[in-house]
Amino acid sequence: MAKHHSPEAPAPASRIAQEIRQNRPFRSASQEALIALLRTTDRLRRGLSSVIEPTGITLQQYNVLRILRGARGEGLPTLEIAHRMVEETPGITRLLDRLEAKSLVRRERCRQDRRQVLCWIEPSGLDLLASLDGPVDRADESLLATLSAAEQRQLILLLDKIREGERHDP
Amino acid sequence: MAKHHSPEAPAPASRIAQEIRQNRPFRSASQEALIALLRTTDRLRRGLSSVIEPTGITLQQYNVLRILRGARGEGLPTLEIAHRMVEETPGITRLLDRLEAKSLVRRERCRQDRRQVLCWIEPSGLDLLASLDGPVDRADESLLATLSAAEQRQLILLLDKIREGERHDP
DNA sequence: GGAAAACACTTGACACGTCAACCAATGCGG
DNA sequence: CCGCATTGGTTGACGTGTCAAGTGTTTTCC
Repeated sequence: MAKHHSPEAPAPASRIAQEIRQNRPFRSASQEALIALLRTTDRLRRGLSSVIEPTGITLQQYNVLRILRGARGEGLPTLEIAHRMVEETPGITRLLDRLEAKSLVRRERCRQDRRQVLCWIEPSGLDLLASLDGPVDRADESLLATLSAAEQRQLILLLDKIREGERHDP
Repeated sequence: MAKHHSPEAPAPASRIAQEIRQNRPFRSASQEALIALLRTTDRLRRGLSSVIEPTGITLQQYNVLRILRGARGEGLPTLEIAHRMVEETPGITRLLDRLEAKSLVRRERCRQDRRQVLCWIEPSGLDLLASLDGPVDRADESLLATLSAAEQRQLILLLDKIREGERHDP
């Protein structure tokens, strides 16, 4: 026996399918999960950016500053920063150029190995980060507020598992 | 009684913390989940792009073509396409410009409402999509292959729940 | 110790994203 | 039926992302 209305809609149509007004079902659960990840993360990224960018830096620049603050006064080579970025960034040099232009970061060629350029965060960079700590924490929590603590842990584990699949074949 | 080695590492340090070589623990589970989402999705996005971009279109352009194919010959107004995109795109006009320049898409001003511009996918666009269907399906599955079907469903539900939190406050 | 490979960036060219301002067509209230 | 708000889209300016090729250093291995 049929469901209540609409003889046209056999499958209940997943939430994400409705959101992007897709008439046909997904070809696979993998595809639906991938699209849900892309869409959800895009939204979250914009949510975070809307907190960070009004201060005059981008999300990526913020990430660099956080990495340098984490180094606690130790200078980090350019590519080491690139390696630690949450999102990959081939444009790391120019990202640092812009941060240096704003005097949020200082760079110096390394004496021991003159190929490397070491980077430090400047006091004004630390100030900027300090002013963002509260707002960013609040944004993090509010963006994921619909998930319980247990669900957040579950999500983290699932994501870890996805990333496990990507080593081995370069 | 202490764990096996390293008197230095009190917390086990989450997987993502190791990946970005972060010495300090995350300030909250929300933050860790958010960073895991950003990092994981960035990797998946690049994985997908590496399948699509060699054909000469970007992931966003591919998304537009998929939307137009889904319309099955019906012309869609520009902003309707923007609305259906997986990732938000203010640059929809120029995206369509580039697709039109490659003759993958055709546009025409609507007669009933001359403000609107209707878009259709061209045969060469359909061919391009057809040639990508297999590779994209395979990429989808391989990128999420480490998750079981049940885990994929679980992930989709968690992501749906996150997006639920974002209506109401425009 | 000297050529060649590996490394750590840097640069140029170009596509793309983003925001605000703009324009034209339509709808709507008086 | 006339002004004014709304809708639908376009444009300019600018920052950023991305790839490939290039530069200067260090290491490696005869």
